[in-house]
Amino acid sequence: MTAASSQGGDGIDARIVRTRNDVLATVLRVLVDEGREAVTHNYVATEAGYSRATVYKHWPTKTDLLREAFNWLRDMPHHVPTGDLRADLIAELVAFRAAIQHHHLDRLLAVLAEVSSSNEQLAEVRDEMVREGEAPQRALLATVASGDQLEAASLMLSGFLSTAAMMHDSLPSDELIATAVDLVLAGIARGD
Amino acid sequence: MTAASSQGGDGIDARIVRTRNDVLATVLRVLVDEGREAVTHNYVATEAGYSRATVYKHWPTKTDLLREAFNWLRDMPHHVPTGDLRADLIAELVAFRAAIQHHHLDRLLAVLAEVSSSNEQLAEVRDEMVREGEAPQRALLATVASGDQLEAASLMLSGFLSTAAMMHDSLPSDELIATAVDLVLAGIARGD
DNA sequence: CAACTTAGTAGACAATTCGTTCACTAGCAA
DNA sequence: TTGCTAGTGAACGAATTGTCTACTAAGTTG
Repeated sequence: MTAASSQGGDGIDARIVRTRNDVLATVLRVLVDEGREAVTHNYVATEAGYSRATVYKHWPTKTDLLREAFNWLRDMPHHVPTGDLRADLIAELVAFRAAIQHHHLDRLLAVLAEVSSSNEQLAEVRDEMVREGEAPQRALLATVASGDQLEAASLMLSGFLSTAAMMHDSLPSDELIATAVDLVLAGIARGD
Repeated sequence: MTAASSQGGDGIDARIVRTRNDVLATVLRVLVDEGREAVTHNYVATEAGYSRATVYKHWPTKTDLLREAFNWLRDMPHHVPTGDLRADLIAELVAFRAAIQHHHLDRLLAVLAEVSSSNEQLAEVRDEMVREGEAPQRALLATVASGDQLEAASLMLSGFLSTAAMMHDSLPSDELIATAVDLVLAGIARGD
């Protein structure tokens, strides 16, 4: 997860930054590799190379640990806009697919989906992540659709990839992604 | 969950049937109401009104407990076929929405998605449930599409509802469902 | 560089949970 | 009624959880 320890000098103790980055990155890694079960203060601490007490001090509850880990993840690079609608939508989905592939975003989303039904704070984090993730695609679709049509198209396109990844363990090919985009665009064009 | 204790008489001890139904139904209820965290032998046993030892005897590991609970869920009523493609697809999605609404199927699927990335046995259960759930819809779409188009259309329609429920906590209206179906059908019709 | 401040450590601790085992009770099948 | 076996409740050591302590080491500031 290439946690870059910042060069300090802001008056903020550099150790805090390092510890936060190390531990939160470890939380995400453990989530992805071993599932939510494995995310305990105990295990995360030893995996990250810190003592239990340190982790408890920073994040008293498991919810704190998960919430901050996901928020920490949100501060990550985003991607490209262009001019051509079809190409842009495809690029969006390809970027999403890349995030799934490289950061196992599908597993993280599955965890968020699961915990957010019984945890208000994590539901908020999920909402923000989902909103951010769908925004660019939605903006693109908004140039040709509105109302229920926009809503349906947006849900279908984002659902397309996440369902493939979370439920089928499959990553759609470039061709399949293009086909999905074409289906939706053709449908919009035809339905007025 | 309306667990009907079968009337025995097969030579099989009726207590086993009762216990299985009571406990597995409780597992699903706890999953839905309090999340996967809460599903421990301990808690499930007391909730179901049995002793810890009994639950441990029937299901030695937590995986056993979850696997059988989900399989037990699969033995449940299914729904209607008709003649008109558009109406049938809509009916399929409405039935799926009903399952989400009444059995909180979205939460159960979220749990399955989460655990199946680090548990082979539960991944199999998920695969079977997903396959069964998508089969009728897929069969309908297969009458007008094939190859990548069928694949994309199927993923988009099933992703549509599950994403709405799992990621947005929203249940699409009849109109929105109809719009989604129309988008896909129009797209297929136009794209050859 | 030196002094001050504070993050992180090791370890101990009671309280809880986990998984297993046991002799015992009670409900089912025949 | 008589076997048989599912379910009970209690006990247990082992492991985990959450908290707190005095101590060490690393950063920041002057």
